[in-house]
Amino acid sequence: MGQANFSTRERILGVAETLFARHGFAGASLRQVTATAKVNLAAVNYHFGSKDGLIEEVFRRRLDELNRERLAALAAAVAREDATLEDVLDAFIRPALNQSQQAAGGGAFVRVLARAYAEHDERLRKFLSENYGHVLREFALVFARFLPHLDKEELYWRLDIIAGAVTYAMADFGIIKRRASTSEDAHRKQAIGHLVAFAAAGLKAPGM
Amino acid sequence: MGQANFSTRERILGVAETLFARHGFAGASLRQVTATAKVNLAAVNYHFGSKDGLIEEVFRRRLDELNRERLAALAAAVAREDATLEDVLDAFIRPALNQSQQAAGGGAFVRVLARAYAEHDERLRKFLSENYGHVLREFALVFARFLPHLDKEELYWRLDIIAGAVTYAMADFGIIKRRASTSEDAHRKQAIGHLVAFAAAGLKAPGM
DNA sequence: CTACCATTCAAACGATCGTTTGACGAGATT
DNA sequence: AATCTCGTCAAACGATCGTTTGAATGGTAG
Repeated sequence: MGQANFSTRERILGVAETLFARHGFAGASLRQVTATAKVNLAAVNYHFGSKDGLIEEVFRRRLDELNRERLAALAAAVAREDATLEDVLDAFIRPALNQSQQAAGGGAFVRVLARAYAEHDERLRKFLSENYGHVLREFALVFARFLPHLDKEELYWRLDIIAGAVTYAMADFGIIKRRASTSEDAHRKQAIGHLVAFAAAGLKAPGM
Repeated sequence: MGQANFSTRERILGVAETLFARHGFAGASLRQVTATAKVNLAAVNYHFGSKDGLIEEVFRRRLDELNRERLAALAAAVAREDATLEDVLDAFIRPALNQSQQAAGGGAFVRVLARAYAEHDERLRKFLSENYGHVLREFALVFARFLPHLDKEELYWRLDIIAGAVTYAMADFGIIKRRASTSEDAHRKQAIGHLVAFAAAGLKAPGM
């Protein structure tokens, strides 16, 4: 997995992210993780206390990064006086899809995220809502300015729909397969474009 | 889990669906399943051959049902001469959300579905595309009649986005929590309405 | 040089995993 | 009545799990 030059701690985190995504939290054993990372088995408990501690750290690292990028992109969009609804949507969508395809982590985290949702583990769910809710709320405030025809409830419904579509796209669940003639980068940009256009049309629809 | 009157086989399937959804395929042990179902541990291997056999059967049962309901609703919509785009979307979305909240299974299957996606297990993925792809293709044919302004690729991108939002909604991942004053039934109908309206607006948007 | 601290290591712990086995009994078949 | 089949059962199998232990290692400070 090509992490030979990093510290023990970082090698474990990188490999764990990949293997948790591929086999699940319960399905990926610490022996698999440590063997792949070429570190001693006991290193996980030494550096992270327990397997749960490792899971939480894998998680926090990527989510914090995504939150930072989204909020920065939002701030940049708002700062421009001619910002459009599409620009704000782009600030929400682009960092997510970028992170899902970047080399380090290789889209593993988003599958870990999807799995964490699926696990329905209350601890992880609470962690997510605490560390992600405020981002969604900031975006909602900005969206509300562009969409005065929607009341708060209607707006949140629609943002929820968008978050669903983006999460799904991040995890690469979709049926649309990239053609050999299209680079990963071009494919991602296509996905971003379609998502932004689709979401903008959905948001602009009249209230019910 | 109140399955006392069913056969051993059915009790195992019902309990397994719930526990797989709650703890994952690897996280839920056969000992948990058989103890909850009040059957002998060896019954799983007797009736399903292996744990993988049980997983596949849990899966096939619900997916077949969903496919049947969606295609029936599509046929009913197409049969009516005044059918709208929204009617077709409804045929795609309503069966999914209905199944996700019905008493038997209790929405467990959709989390099992989400997990199967996340597992990224090639066997399960192939199974899914083989047993679900034709449904999506049939819907695409009908959508294409309503949306002559979209070429095939653009249409599939948008259907993929819709499928993502619906899957997300099925799994009840969303941030929107049902209010105590709203019944589950009313909440589901609201979700269907919002999804249909949002998706219709997204589909009707001009091509890129 | 000595003492110290952080880190890594091989080895083992008990617990739990999926699966297999062979016995047992109730009904159906000959 | 004797035989066979199907489903269930308690018990055990070897494998693998997360975690713990105590010794070895190597760089740093006194």
